[in-house]
Amino acid sequence: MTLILKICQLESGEACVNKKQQQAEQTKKKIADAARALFAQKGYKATAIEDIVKAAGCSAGNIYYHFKNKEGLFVYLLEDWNREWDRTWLVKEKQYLTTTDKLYGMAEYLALDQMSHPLTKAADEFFNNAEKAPEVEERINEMVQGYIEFNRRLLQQGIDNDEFAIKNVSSLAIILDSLLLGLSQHSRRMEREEALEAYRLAMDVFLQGIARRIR
Amino acid sequence: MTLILKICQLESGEACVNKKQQQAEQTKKKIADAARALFAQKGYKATAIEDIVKAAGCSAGNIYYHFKNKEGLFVYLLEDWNREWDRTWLVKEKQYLTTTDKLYGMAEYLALDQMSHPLTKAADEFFNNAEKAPEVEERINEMVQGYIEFNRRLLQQGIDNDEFAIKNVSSLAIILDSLLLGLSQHSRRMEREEALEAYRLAMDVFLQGIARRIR
DNA sequence: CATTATACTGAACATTTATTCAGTATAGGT
DNA sequence: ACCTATACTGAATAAATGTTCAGTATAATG
Repeated sequence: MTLILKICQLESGEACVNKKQQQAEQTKKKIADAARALFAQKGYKATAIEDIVKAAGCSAGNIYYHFKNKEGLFVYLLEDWNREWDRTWLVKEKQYLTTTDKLYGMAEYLALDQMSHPLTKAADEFFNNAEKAPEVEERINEMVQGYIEFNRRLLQQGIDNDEFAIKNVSSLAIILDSLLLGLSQHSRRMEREEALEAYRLAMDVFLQGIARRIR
Repeated sequence: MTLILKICQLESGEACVNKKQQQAEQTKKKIADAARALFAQKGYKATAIEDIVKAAGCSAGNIYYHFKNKEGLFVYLLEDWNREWDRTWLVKEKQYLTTTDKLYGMAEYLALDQMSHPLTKAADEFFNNAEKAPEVEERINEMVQGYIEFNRRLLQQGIDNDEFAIKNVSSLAIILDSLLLGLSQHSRRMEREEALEAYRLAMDVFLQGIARRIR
């Protein structure tokens, strides 16, 4: 119960060289990985805790030791995904000069992420499922707000750079997200190249739709 | 077992003056109405057959007499909704002269239908749910194809009228559907006026995006 | 009136599955 | 060496719920 222990607990995970905690983090990751793969393959509802137990090679109780419940486990995976996305995007963003290019880049990245990232389908299932704890509902609302805010900033950049001539940035941020959200669902019925093409074209239309007119 | 009886059975419903069949149609409708209201209120999964039984005031077995199963009941409601939409749209369409106006009209109508029509949320839940019988999956694919085909024809009209200058009509039909699909999900978090405004703006952007350029 | 097909009942069934909890093992601290 | 908190076990629980089916009522039929 020393100060050092306290600090040690505050730092999440790998920084602390404690054999027990290290092992715990590892099994938590093992559970998360197994769960992610299964949710991706079978969907949220269709994946039973029992399935995760088998795949992760641990007990059911252990899952509930590391996560509050099934919902909590899924939300953890979503947040993990968001974190990863932010991190990768922050790097990728630098290679684009104009906001227009950023948007095209985002579309391309989303198309590929959507294809490669398995959780999208389960996420849509989860988002659209009515039975959620109020706190989870709230957390999802925050996530959605986050996506829109992300778009809003990007669009505002484009306005500041005189690339777009629009007024209602907030509304357009929602429209952009709608477009991408709908596309993510349709792209599930497409091949990789087809999806990529669809995302590009969608962005063409959107950008033309908000571009500076000549007159 | 006369010819008249056979014809009578072929005509669905009210045309036939048979007390028993009439009553049967009526209870089927009562079940459908109760189910629609409950699915709308609580979602697909969260609505138990038991709930429908109570609301419709009939037995569980009766539901399975009129519908194959829970999925079948829901698909019936979806198809009913589609039929109704087509019918209403066919009338409404006539008041618009240009394809552009038709699209605005569709957006407005969709925004209001989305708001007023309760099934949308449950439909999204159902569509995104992974556990579906293969035949149901197939039926859903057909529905989606139907929506896209609807868009495709509308866009083709616009091209024929020289309102738009686009080539890849099929792809744009998907993009339009994506936009509307995503919007339907976001509009659930909006007030009526806000949703209407969003749909209008979305159509502004889309139309500007595919409009004839000056050069 | 008798027969039959249709419409309907509702209790029982079968299965699935998230969650808990009493108990065990062990690493870390003292 | 002893103690304690942490990590983990896995069988039992408990509730939900879609679906069936043997049986009943009744309108149509001949």
